[in-house]
Amino acid sequence: MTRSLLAIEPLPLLFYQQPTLELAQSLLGCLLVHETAEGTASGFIVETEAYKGPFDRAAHSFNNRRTKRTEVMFGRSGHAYTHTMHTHCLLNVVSSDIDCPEGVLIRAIEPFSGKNLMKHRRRGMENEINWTNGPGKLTKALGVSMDLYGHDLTSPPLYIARGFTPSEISAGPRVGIDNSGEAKDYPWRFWVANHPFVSKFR
DNA sequence: ACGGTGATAATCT
DNA sequence: GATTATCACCGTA
Repeated sequence: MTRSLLAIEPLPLLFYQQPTLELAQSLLGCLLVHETAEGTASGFIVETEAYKGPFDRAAHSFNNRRTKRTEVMFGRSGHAYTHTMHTHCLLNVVSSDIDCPEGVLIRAIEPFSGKNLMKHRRRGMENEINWTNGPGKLTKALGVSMDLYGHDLTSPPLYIARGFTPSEISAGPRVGIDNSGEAKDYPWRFWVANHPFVSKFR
């Protein structure tokens, strides 16, 4: 068998135990993998957004609002926080310490393996670009849904593995939050510079 | 650029 | 039970 260069295995818990803003950048280039009965699909993370609950008006967990939905963000880092928005499901990685509700939203990935499966799940979309260049799109392409709420990302069927190292990382204001307050201007959106699969600006 | 779509859960009354 | 809030997508202009 070929050796570790091609080995795809979950990153350890240690990886998730870094400050949210750093984790958001560390996730860029990593491989997001989902194994299902239909097959395995994966893609490189190319765009993320950090959400720092207690201080971040844009976050669901702002001011430590603790509910059934945000509960998982108060737990250990490295778990999945899935959230339904209209007909779409969004995927976040829980970060920071217990009782500190912070997370990183996965906004876009570049398809890597299981492309036929993704194409099938995204049937109707001709352009490969449109399979995964948005937070609700990539979850559909990977088959991620609410039943993964609270899943431990260091183990299958959903996990994050080492990928490539981005040559350059860009940062800027986040998207889709018209909340008042200064939070909307924080440059907490990160993406791989000049990458075609990054979701569009508005 | 614009509008229709529509799932879940918190917070009223 | 009704209202409100939420980290979008997609087809049609």
